[in-house]
Amino acid sequence: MKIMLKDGSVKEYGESKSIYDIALDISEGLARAACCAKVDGKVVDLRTVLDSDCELTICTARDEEGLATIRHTASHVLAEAVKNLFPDAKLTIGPSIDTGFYYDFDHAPFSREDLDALEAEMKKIIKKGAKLEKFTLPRAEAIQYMEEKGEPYKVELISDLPEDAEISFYSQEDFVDLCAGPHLMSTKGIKAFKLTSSSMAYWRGDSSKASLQRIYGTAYNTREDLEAHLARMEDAKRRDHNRLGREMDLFTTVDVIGQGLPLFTPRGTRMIMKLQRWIEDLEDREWGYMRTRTPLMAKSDLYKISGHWDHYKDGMFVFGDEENDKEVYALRPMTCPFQYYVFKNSQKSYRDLPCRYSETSTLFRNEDSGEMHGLTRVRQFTITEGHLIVRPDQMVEEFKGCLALAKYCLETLGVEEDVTYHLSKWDPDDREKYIGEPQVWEETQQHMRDIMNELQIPYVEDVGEAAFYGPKIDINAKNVYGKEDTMITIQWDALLAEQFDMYYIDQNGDKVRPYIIHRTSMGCYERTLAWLIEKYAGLFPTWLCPEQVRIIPISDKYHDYAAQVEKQLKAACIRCSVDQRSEKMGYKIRDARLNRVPYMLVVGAKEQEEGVVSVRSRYLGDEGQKPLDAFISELCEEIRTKKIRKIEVEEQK
RNA sequence: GCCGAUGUGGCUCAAUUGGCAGAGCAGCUGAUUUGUAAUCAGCAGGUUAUCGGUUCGAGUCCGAUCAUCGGCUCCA
Repeated sequence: MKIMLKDGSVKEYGESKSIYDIALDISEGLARAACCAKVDGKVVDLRTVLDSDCELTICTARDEEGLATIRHTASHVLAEAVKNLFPDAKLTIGPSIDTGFYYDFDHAPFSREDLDALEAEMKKIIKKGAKLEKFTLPRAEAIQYMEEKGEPYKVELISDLPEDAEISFYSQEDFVDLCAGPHLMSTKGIKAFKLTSSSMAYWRGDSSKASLQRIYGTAYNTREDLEAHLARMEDAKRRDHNRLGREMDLFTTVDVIGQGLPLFTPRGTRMIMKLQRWIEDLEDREWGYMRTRTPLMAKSDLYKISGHWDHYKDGMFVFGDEENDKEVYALRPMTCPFQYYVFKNSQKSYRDLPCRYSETSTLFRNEDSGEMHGLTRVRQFTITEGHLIVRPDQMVEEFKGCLALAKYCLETLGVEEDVTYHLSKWDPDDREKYIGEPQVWEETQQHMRDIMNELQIPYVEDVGEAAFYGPKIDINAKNVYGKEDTMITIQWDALLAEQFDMYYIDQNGDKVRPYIIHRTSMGCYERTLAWLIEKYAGLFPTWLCPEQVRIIPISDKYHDYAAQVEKQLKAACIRCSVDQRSEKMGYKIRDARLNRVPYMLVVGAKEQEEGVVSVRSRYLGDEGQKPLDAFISELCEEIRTKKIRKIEVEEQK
C-alpha cells in the first residue's frame, strides 16, 4: 500500500503491518503526529483507509484536520472522565470546534472544582494511553447495545441515522462511544489540553427539549501552542470593549435605566460625534445622499403595511391600549417605511432617481433579556441608515456604490482586513419567513453573486439569513473572542415598493415600481465603537481620540505658557487639556499614557523661552523639541487625513 | 426567554463558623515646584445591587426582583 505524506514523499507498506504500526511509523514514533487522512479532499479515519488501496494524504497535528481530530478525541477522553467521576451522567454529543471541543452531558451543573477534577482524571486516562479501536454494529444491535448501557440520547441518535449509514463506535479500554470518527490511534496523542468552562445547552439546540450541561475545552498540538492560545485569551480579556470601554470612561450602564441601554459619557460621546460628523459629511458631499429626519415611533398601521407587524412584532416596543380603542404605537425598529413616505411626498420622475436618503437614525429593538452584551447587542442604537430608491436599471450600479462606500469606511477606520463578506440568502424550505416569489429570490441572489464576483470580493453564502423582503450582503467582523457580529449590511429589495405603492413616472409617462436598497455605510455607532476599542485596544487613531493632546507643565511656573499652548491648539480644533496638578512630570506622563492620550507636550523653561514644545507620542516615545506651529500643522494634517500612525515603541506597563 | 455563575466606596479586592465593614489605586486638602511611567502627609468616600424573610445579631443563611458575565436560542 502506498501512502503520500504532506511533503509529497511516498511510503510503501506490506500487508503484514498492522494499521497501528503503520500509523506509528509514518508519524515517526509519535502516535499523535498522524491524526487522520484525506482521500479526495475528504477527511477520513486512518483505520478505515490504511488497509485499503487508495491514494491518501496523511494529516498531522500541524494541520487543521489533524488538530480537529486531536480535539475530537479529547472530547471522548472528557466523556470517559465524566463517566468515571459522575457515573449518572448521560452522554449526548461531543464535537471539535474552532477553538477546541465540547461535550454535552445530561447531568447537574458542573462547578470549576468539578472541571479541575475532570482535568486530573483526563490526564490519568491520557497517561494510560489506551488504544482507540473502531467497530461497527447493525442498527438493531447498536440500539440494544446503547440501551443496555443506559444511554437514551445515543439510542435516539442511532434511531435518527439514515438507513444506509454505517453505525460506528470507538472504544478506549472500557469506555465506548457512538461516533463517526475520525480519532487518534491512542489517547496518548493528546499532549496539551485544558477545560475552559461549562454552561448549559439544549438537547439538539431545541429549547423545548432537555437542558444539558456543556463542558468546553481546548486542545493543541503542543504545550506552547496551548499557552499561546491561553495568552491570546488573556489579551482578549484586556481588549474586551465591555471592560476597556468602561475603564476608559467611554460608556456605562445603570441598573435602574435598564438592560441594553448604555449611557455614553462625554469622552465616548466625543468619539461618536466625530464618527457621525465624518460619515454624514462624506455621504452628503461625496456620495449624493440627502439627509432625512423622521419620527422615532409610529402607529401600528405603518408596520402592518411594511409587514413588520406580522414578521417582527415580538421584537418591537409596542405601547398603547388597543382594547379601549386607543391607538397602538411602536418605537421604530428600522427606518425603511419612514423614508419611503419621504419619497412618496412628491411625485417622482425617472430623472429624479436614484433618490439616496440617509439618516442618523436611532432604532429600538426589544431583544431577549439574555441577549444584551456591552455595546454590541443593545436595545437602543443609532445607525447611519439609508435607503436608495432606484430604477431597476440603476440597481446594480447603485448596489456597487454602496459596497464601495462601505469599503471606504472600513479602510478609513483601518479595519478592512478584519471583515468577511456574506451573501445572506433566503431559505426555500422556510417560505413562511419571507415574502415574494421564489423565482424573484433566486434571480436577485444571482445578481448579487455577479456583483461580488465582478468586484472580486471573496464571500460566503449563508442560507436562511436574508431579510424577509430580500437577500443582503452582510459585512461581519470578529470580536476579540472570535465571535462574529454584523457591522454593515446592504440589502436588495424588489418587494417593499409594492407594499407601499411607490412609483415613479418613466419616459412614456407610465407608473413604474422602483427598487430599493437598504444599506448602512458604517453600521451602528455602538457596535462600531466596540469594534474600534477592541481593534486598537483603546489606542485609537488620533482623529478619533477623545483627548488628543495632554499639555504637561513641569511646574506651576509654566502654567501661563501651557495655557498659551492650549489656546493655540484649541484654535486649531485640537482636543487637549493642561495637567495643572502639582505633581512630578513622570507622574503626569504616566497618567496621560494610562488615559491613552496619543500626544504629550512637556513645557518648561526651555520651551517657554524658545516658543517650542517637547513632544512625547505613543508612537515614537520622546520625539524631542518642535516649534509649536510645526507641531500643530503636522498634527492637523494627521487628523485631517485620518492617518493611522504605527506604534513603534514598546507599550510599558 | 432558558440554564448557570456573580454582585462589598469611582476601580481592584479583603472581611475566620453568622459577631465592630477594611486596604491599595483613583478623588479632595495641605506641603513640595519637580525634565520623560507613580513625592510626602492628611481627609473624605458605604443603607454591602434592591426588597422581603430567618436570627439576640446578616456582607455572610433563605426567597423574590434588578443588573453583569458565560453559554443556549434569537438577531427583520
